[in-house]
Amino acid sequence: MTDPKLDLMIDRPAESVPEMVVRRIRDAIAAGLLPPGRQLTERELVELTGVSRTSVREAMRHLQTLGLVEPSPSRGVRVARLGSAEVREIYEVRDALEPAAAELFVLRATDEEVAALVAKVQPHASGDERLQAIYEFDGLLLAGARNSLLKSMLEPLHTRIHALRSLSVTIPGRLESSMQEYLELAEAIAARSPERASEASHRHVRAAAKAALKAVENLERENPES
Amino acid sequence: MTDPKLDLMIDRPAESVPEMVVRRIRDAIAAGLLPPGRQLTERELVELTGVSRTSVREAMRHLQTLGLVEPSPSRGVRVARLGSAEVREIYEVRDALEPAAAELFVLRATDEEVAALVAKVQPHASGDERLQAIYEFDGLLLAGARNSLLKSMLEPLHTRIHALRSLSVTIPGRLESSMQEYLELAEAIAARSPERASEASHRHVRAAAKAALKAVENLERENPES
DNA sequence: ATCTGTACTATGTCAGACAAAAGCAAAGGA
DNA sequence: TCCTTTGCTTTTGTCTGACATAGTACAGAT
Repeated sequence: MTDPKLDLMIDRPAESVPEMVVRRIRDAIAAGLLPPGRQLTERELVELTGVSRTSVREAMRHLQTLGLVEPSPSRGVRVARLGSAEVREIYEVRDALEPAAAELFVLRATDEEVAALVAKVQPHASGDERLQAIYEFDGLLLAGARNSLLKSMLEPLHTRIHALRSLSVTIPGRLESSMQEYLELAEAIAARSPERASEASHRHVRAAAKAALKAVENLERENPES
Repeated sequence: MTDPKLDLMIDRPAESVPEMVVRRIRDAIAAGLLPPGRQLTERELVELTGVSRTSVREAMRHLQTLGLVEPSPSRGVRVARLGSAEVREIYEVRDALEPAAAELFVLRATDEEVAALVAKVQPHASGDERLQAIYEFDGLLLAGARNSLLKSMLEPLHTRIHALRSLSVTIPGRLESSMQEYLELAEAIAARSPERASEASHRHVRAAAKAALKAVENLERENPES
């Protein structure tokens, strides 16, 4: 028995250096600071991050497997561009995984987790708050599904389409119907119906795919791929 | 115009050194030469492969993201053990992705690809031939689904459960029912019915999951986790 | 038999070096 | 003037060596 008042625990750096680099670059990409197509040479990254080339290279490899950067022939890597082909593939996979996650959530989440999830779809003031609530909704869903593999596959997908998500909601009426879809999903989950939850999730992803595809096609029309 | 008789093309190594290491280690694990739980120190790998520690480390990181090896605290990495929890997670994901792949195959594959797929489920002589045919079936399915992301997510899963697959078919009657399931899937695909194909694939994965889970639980009973 | 200290081993990270490949720019010829 | 060719520079891929840190194992002491 240890003294409950005694807390001498040392919190050691939970992340390795390359992991920190991955996180920082990922966030920078998500925030739009590193736009799609941006070239990243190892030299530049070493200077930007202050870590050695070894660590930079390891981080780049990881970001590559996440699909956030892509090799640029003999120019290092560049921030991945999302073309309509990639968006199609991503949404096809998401359309397979996310309904499954919703179903597993219904089967396994505690009542508290269900309540927390439902709370996220209550009406919010600003658009930013709603987007934030949606991200938290997704996080709760993935946690309650009790499948770390599923989580590790879906999260990178969400990251990749992050930019597109904020873009899709600019399509008139998309944000409203999206919130409606989330509401229906939450209702199905609250009712503890795996089938209805799966169906609702499926409908939502399909609608989101349509909006995202339209958004990216608009982008491609304005800005033909180089 | 170059002289058509003149062929001086140099076929350069298509794979980088770390990629070769990944492939070799992966195959060794799949073949059972590196059994689950086997410790792998960097030093040993450097000696076994003849490449530098840098490349070995990069390969290990990649194998880690594939789930084939897992970090072993301050002992480097070890070949991943498949516990019932991991098997459950893997099959839940597979159950989400593979029916989707079957559906996409129906929608997109050429008639030739369908014919090639159907040919794989014709009766075969030995059990080994049947297993081989099944792997080729999966490869064709993934190719015809026209989704490289889906492919890159399902293939590592197949690799991870490879050992279990060969183990599951030792369960009496499993091989026969498995072949029956593949036959039904092939029929649904030949009929170009996305729904039936998805359903058939779903049934197959569920049955395989059950068999795999039973197999791994037998293993765990005989050989309690250390 | 248990505890303690020390040496060893393994990883994480860094710095530097070199070859190979690709792009770029300048020089030279039509 | 324009095209080709040549050489330089940049960048990646890989290797080597080095050091700090952390965990392990063994031997010696109590």
